[in-house]
Amino acid sequence: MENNRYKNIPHKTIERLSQYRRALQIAAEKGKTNIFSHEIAALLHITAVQVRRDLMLIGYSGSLRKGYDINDLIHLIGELIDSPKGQKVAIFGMGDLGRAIINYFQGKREKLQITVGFDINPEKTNRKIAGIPCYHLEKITEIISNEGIKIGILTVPGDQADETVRLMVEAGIKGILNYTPTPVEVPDDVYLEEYNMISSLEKVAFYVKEKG
Amino acid sequence: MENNRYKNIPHKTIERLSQYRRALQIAAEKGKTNIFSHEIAALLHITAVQVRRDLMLIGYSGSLRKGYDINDLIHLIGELIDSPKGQKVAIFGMGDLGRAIINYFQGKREKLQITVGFDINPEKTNRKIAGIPCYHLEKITEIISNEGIKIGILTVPGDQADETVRLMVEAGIKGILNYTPTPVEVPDDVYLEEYNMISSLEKVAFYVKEKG
DNA sequence: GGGTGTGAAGCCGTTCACAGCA
DNA sequence: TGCTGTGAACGGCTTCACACCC
Repeated sequence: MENNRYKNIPHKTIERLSQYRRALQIAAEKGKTNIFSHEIAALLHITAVQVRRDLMLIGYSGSLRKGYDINDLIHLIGELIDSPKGQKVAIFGMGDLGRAIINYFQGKREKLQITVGFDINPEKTNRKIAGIPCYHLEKITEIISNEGIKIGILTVPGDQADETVRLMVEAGIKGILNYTPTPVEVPDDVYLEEYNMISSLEKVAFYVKEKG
Repeated sequence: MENNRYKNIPHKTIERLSQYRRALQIAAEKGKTNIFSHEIAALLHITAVQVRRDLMLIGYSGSLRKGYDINDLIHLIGELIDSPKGQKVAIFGMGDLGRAIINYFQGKREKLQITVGFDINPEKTNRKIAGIPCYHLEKITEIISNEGIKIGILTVPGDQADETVRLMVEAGIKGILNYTPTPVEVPDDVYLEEYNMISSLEKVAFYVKEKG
């Protein structure tokens, strides 16, 4: 359990590393092989020092003096963030948002794959939607444990959030990303991340208003 | 311009205030009229002191000693966050994600309304989608300025993000919420908020992995 | 006793400033 | 010269600790 040399990396750095990787992949697709801290920084609207700090924390040094090696860095971040064997993800609620997320993800991450969906609408169950098999929520325990799924994305309507989360936790889900407008409750051993689109939009609206 | 008594409220507090309001509305719907700081805190998974601090910053005092008056507080937050005349929002890209956001928002906020959508697919233009009129992107300048829209949500495919943002800025959009996987660039006078679903999911996956 | 309001302290992430290197 | 790596300073948000009040 203690082979983990990266134990004390701040949450925010983890988040940024994931974003660095994405930016690096975009750069790599454009044919770049090396990149400067200030280039990464510009892409993410942060400072170059910030980037260097983060890379320092994961122990990466710009190999030659033409910046960082993009492929090396993508690999190193992968080693830190990804689970070596890969992780499966289930999505709960196959509405517009659920489908949007599945499409969004399609083939983006080898080590993190959305493999099943759940819904309670019979028209959406026992078939494939957006390329992944979709089951009725009552099969949750069976499928989640058979597939060894530990991560769930919650995209059901707000009024079903609590109940669905209860079932997810019961079935053994250990990490939940809640896109529902409803705040939910989970036991201590379940990692919960909530994201609310309304708050994000309100924040944008607020700052637009402030500028006159 | 300087009637703004709340000028120096931290970004994070703004974000939380928006979330408080949502939580308060949920509580109000359940028939509650008063609420304690620790109750709000529990809903958002933060501390009670944090809540009291934030409310202190906006100058609200728990009226009687049975906590805060929910309606008063909802109103006060609204006064701070909302624009008095209301703000219109346009959505760019009417795919699954675009539609999901529109539905999500339906009737949630009186002062913040998604009023038009844009797309480049002829099958999606010149008709209503999810209840709002949808136009071809080439009409952007005309419609954005006629309607006085300053806020845009970006939900186009990643490879169209840059170009769409360019058009948005040109048309006079001053705040952008980018749901695209592509980081974009805007002038200084445009407020940009980027959200990446992949990073969020990777973060959840990381902490699930860490717990073993 | 169980809540609120708040000065003061603490902490954590960011930024400064600069040494070192090609 | 222009970049990286990093100790030290800084600043802002969060938490502590406690006075006050019903």
